[in-house]
Amino acid sequence: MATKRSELLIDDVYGRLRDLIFSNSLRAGQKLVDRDLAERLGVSRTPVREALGRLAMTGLVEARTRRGYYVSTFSAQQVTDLYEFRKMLEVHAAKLATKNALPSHLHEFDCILADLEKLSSEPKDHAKAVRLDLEIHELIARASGNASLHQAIQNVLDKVMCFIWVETSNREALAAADSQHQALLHAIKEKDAAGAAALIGDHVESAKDSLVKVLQARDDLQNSVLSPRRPREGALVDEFAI
Amino acid sequence: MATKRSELLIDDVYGRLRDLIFSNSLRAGQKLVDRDLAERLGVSRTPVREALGRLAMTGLVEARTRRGYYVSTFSAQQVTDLYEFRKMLEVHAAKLATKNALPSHLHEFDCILADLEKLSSEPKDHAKAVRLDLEIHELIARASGNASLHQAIQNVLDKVMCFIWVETSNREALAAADSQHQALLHAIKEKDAAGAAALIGDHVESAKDSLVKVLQARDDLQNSVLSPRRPREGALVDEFAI
DNA sequence: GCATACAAAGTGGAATACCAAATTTCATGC
DNA sequence: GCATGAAATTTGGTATTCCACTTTGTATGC
Repeated sequence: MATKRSELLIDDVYGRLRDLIFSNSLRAGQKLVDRDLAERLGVSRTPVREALGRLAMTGLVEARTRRGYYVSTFSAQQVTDLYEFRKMLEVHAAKLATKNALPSHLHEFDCILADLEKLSSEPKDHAKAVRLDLEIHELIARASGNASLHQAIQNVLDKVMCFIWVETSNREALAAADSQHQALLHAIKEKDAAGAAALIGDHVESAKDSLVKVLQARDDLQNSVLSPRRPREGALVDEFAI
Repeated sequence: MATKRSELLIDDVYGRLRDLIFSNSLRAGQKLVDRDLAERLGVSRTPVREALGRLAMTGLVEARTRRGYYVSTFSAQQVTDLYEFRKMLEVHAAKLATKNALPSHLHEFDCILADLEKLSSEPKDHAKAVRLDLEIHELIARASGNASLHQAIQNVLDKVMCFIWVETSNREALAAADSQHQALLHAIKEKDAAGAAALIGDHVESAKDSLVKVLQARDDLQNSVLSPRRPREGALVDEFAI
């Protein structure tokens, strides 16, 4: 396999698999057979296995000893836990950011605010909106000045990405998020810790509520309808295109 | 290599390397050469490399692209960040535990309280005291009822273990921690959320303070004395026994 | 006809072999 | 004598091979 000189093959495979999970090309619960993935990605089994092992550490895939790897499925309860945890982290980060944000961070805030303006006038670019959303939360985490907190938020956002297609599926929610983000960034810039905390808390909370509602509906549907005619394991494997 | 039937070699190697780092047998900053480690551990390079990759994800070792793996060194600032983050997590967990602890958790609390009693009467068993300390924090995290929070605390404790030998080096501090732990467990049992939060917050805070003081002293010493006669890279490698 | 056992195939896990890149050392030229 | 370049060695990264476990299917016996 031709390595791309600068990037490590393992990291590349790791990223590609992660993105396939994010995009739902690799479906929740699906078995991941290293030989198949290796062939599809055009690499050998080694980097695939290492990437799977690392993805298992993040919780994105589940490793069953000597029984293979599976794309993780998240129950409504797990998602609730995740978002409550996320709320705790981000509220704390927002408070810290009002105190600790450096001038360079404030400059980044301004850039993002400008991007938000631009985006709201443009015909909606979905992918760009998602990217900007993520950047905002990442920036606040970074501006908190606490490296451990920053890292933890990144990890959480990596899981949240699995559900981003739900969160951003309807236009109104996306527009609401936009204005919430703008208010949030202004609160941090003006050192309004309490305000920023409340805003980001509500932001995450509302995201959780709408998401859990969708997931609960999905779970109910699967329990009542899909379960009886459940397809064979691995039957979905050839559906995903790389 | 003779696999032990039940455990995976990678997990075994991962655990062994982690413990070697905890015990300071693999020193901070030391280069980790997969071939050497493989030979010393009696396994091939494959599980060692995967274990190193995973350890890099946790932050216990640092991966420099195409330049090898090194045992992570933590600056006083990083440790400060880590312990402030830990404080936030554990304070939250303690509050949640007062609300959400199940009867089975409460029973575990009682068992641990009994162990604490027994330990204080026994001639001090250092290793046992450390294990019990860890169990307490792990139990509180678990009793919080939030799986994401639990996982995050486990991750943090894994890093904290790197410094446990400092925290538990003097007897008075250890005895103080014991009584703090007892008070904490009682507060949680009696559903005193505010009290539990204050106790665990102070507990982590004091641990941080004493630790950072030691690390600062270490850093000063290294900058003034050790630096000029810095040993060659890898010179320490053969000092660790497995 | 159902259950259990045995066999075979497929898949997961580890080791070895191979390849590429980076750093260090040695030699030559300025 | 110092600097620069080339070659060799070290070492990191990937692929292939080998082995063991698990699972599934078929056959036989109850």
